[in-house]
Amino acid sequence: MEQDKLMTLLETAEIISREELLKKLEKSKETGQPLKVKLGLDPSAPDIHLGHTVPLRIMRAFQDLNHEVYLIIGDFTGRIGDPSEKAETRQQLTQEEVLANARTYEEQFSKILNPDKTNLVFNSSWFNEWQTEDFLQLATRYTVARMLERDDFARRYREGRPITILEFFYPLLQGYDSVAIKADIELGGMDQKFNLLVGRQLQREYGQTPQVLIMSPLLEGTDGVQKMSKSLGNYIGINEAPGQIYGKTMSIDDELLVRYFKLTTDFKTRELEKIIKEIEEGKIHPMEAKKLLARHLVAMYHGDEAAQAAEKEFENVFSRGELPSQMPEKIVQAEWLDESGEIDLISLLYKLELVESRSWGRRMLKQGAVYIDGERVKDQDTRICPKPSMIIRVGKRRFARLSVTQ
RNA sequence: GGAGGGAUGCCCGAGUGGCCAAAGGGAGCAGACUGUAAAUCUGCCGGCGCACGCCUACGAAGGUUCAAAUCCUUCUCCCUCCA
Repeated sequence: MEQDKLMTLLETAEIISREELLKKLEKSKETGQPLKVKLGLDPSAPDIHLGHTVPLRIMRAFQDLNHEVYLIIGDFTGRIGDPSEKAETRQQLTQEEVLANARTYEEQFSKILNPDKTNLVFNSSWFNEWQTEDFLQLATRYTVARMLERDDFARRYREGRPITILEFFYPLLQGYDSVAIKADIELGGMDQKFNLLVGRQLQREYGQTPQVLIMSPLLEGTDGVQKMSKSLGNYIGINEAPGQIYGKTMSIDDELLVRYFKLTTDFKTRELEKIIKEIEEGKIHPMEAKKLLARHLVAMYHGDEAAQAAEKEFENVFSRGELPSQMPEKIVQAEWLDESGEIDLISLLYKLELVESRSWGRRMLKQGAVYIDGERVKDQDTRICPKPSMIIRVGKRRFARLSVTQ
C-alpha cells in the first residue's frame, strides 16, 4: 500500500538508478535494516514552499515505509554559498540565526514529515571538527575536469565569468555529507543533480556503497516560467495564510494545473488520474479544477475548515466583487487632517500605506483603481473627510477600513 | 608582469555627446474582458504639492562641454589572452 504511494511519487522523478533502488529496497526488506534517506536543506531560507514539498513528500513516503530519514541542515556549507551565476557571497549566519532557522524548518516540515521519526542534523557537527588537512584531503578526491562537467561551471567558464575555487568545495562538502551519514538514498531537485552525483562518487572513494539519487522535478512558480523560489517571489509558502495559499494557487496558469496536481497534492493515485483525465478532456472547468487544487492545498497545511473558509472568501471577493469579511483596520491620525477635517486622497493613501509612494497613488487614481465606500474616485485632487468605517480599496486586493483618532 | 574587454533601472539587456528617466523582454501593478488573483488585450512601471517643472539615477570620485550613460583622468570590482 505505502509502497504504491512511493512508486506513484517516484513516477515523475529521475532516479539513478531504478535498479539500484529496487535492490536496496529489497535488501532492506530482507534484512530489516532501514535505508537512510538524505535531504539537504539550505539554512538561510527557512520558508518551505510548494517546490520544497515535492522531495519532502517523497521523504514522507519513505518514512511511512519505516526507513530512516535525515534532514541535513547545511549550516557549514551555507558559509560558502551554492555556486550560482549571481556569484554573490553569501553572508555568514550566526549560530543563533542557524538555530532559529532550524527551528522554523522543524515546525514547517512537521506538516509533511513525521517529526518523531525525522533526524535533523547540522553538517557543521562534523565539519567543525575538521582540520585544514582534512579539507585538503577531501579536495584530492575530485578533479577540476570533473568539476567543470557541471553545467553551471561549464557555462561560466565558457562565458568568461568568474568561478572561485571555493565554489568547488560546495559540492564536495555537500557530497561528503552523504559519506558522513552513510546515505543510501539522497533526494533533491533536478537542479541538484551534479551535487548529488558528487556525493555518489565520494561514497565510492570512501569505500561505501553509492547512494541512489532521486531527483524530483522542479515546480514552476506562480509566474509559470521559472522554478519556484523565494528570491523570485513566485512561491507559495506552506506557512502562508490560508487566503494567500488559496489566492496564489488560483493565480497559477491553467497550463500548470496538471503539474501542480501531480507534484503537490496527496490525492490517491486513482483519484488523481481521474482528475487529470477530466482536465485534459475538458470535462471539468479549469476554474473548478483549480479551486479543487487550491482547497486541497490549503487543507493540507491548514486543515479543512480553513480551506472552506478560504474558498468562500475568495468567491465573495473575487468572483462577486464583494468586500472581504476582514479588512485591516487603518488608523487616521488627527494631525493629518486640516482645520475642516479633510485630507487630500493621495496623502491619505500614502500615509495608510495603501500605496508605496505618492506617485504610485497618483497612478492608481489615474487608472481608476481607487474606491471609497464602493465609489470609484479618479480625480487626483480629491480631498476627503475620513470617517470611521469608511472603506478604501486600491485595486483588487488592497482594502482598508478606517478609524480615526482624536 | 604585459595586452585587451567589461560594469546600465527589480532582473535580463540595448544605447557610445543632445531627441535618454534611458529601446526591448521578463517580473510587478492597474483597467477592460472573463471562467479565476488564469489566458487575452490595453495602460502604467524612480521620486517630488508632478499636465510641458525640479531632484535622484547608467560601478565610484573628479574633469571637459552650453549639454555626458556616452569624451578625459584616477580609483574599485570583474573577465579574456599572453607570461
